[in-house]
Amino acid sequence: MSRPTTPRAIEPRKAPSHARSGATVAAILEAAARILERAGLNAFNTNAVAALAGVSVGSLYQYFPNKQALLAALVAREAEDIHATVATVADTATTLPLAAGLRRIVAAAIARQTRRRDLARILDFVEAGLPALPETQRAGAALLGAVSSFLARHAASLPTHDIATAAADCVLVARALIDGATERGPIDPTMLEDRVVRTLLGYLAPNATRSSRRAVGTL
Amino acid sequence: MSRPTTPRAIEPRKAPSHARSGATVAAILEAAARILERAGLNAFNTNAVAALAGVSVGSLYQYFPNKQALLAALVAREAEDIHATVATVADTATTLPLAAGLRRIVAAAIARQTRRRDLARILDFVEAGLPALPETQRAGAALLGAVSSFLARHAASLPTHDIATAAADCVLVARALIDGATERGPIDPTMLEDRVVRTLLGYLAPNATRSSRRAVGTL
DNA sequence: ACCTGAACACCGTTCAAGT
DNA sequence: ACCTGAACACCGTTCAAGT
Repeated sequence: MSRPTTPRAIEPRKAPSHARSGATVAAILEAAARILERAGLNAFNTNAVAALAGVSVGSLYQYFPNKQALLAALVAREAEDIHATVATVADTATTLPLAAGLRRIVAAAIARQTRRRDLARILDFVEAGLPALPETQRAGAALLGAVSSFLARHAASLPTHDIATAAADCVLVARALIDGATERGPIDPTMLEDRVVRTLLGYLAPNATRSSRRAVGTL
Repeated sequence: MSRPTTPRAIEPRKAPSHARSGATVAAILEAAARILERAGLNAFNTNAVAALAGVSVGSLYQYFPNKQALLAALVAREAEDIHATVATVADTATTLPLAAGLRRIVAAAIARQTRRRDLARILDFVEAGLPALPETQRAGAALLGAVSSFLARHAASLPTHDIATAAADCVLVARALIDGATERGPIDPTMLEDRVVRTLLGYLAPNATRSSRRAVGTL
């Protein structure tokens, strides 16, 4: 885990073009996920991953140039999955009022984070310390896009016209609250949902008290 | 860096009781901080730290049982510093209106995070993957306490009576926004201040739109 | 083409020996 | 009491040899 100082090659070494190597890559990724959630980042080493996947280390290094690249691939898989989930829900939510739509999206995000809870948490952590793979960046941008178009639907009732910034802030804030809550142990999804939605609505609410607004403006 | 699976002794091995060993510990900690900010977590190894501190590895291990404990001690130092800063500011802010007080506190937090920017960011990251030292926990609790008492001053205009939760959420949200912003490169402190304060005020605002509230309540 | 695993290098940690 | 640094163990990564 690290903020890379010397940027390193992190791209997968090759796309698995044949069925055999495709299966190998899938086996390696799933073994990596299992070790992460079962034993944590400390016990995550390439020898253990290769052993659990039933291949040799050399074989692992044929597809992933180093340990970071393997972790990055897991992060990318997760990011794409999250994007797909949220995009679908955001799509079905466009016709709902702001609060109801937000609630659906937040619920989906919480469900996603709760499913393979330990894995999701570790991957969130890993992601923060790794240069992003193109796939991850694309999935992140697409997620922002999905949230943006949802918010754009309600632009009239929002106090800002900078939908992109609002979407980015919403995602940051929601992630912080959800990660923060799940880190403290098992959670009540509905209560967490309430808290997150309330925070986002607060952020998006057009009418903070006049005195507060004025005070902010003039400080 | 890791979420510990087998909890490890992380306490400093001994309190530096004499002037000489106190100086050694201080030298080690400062060397560790310099390596972190100059070369990142990747290049952070105990041999390099000992060399830069001008002591032998063995000497380092006399005071810190392992690498994690050394990192944890740095995190604790930072947490105590942040608490002291925020507590002081929160204290002078109690007589101000909500928005103005929040702005002062947020400004202090941003200044703190900007000072040794790389170090602060890395330590935030490290903290997320480490069991907290008692000092860190105490500093965290004290920071929450300081924010809580500030908020309590304005309890009348807040929509919740759960000040503790509100304070925790505010800290989480502020950290997420500040860290998120600083990670994207140098920032305009005033603009960031605006964004964070606006978000917190939104969260704390007593009057979200009626329709939003109702929708949330009935979903 | 893809796989194997012994070998090498690097770094965390220890411990016998020094002052 | 505190320090030293060679030595050991573990794990990331490579590469010559196999199929």
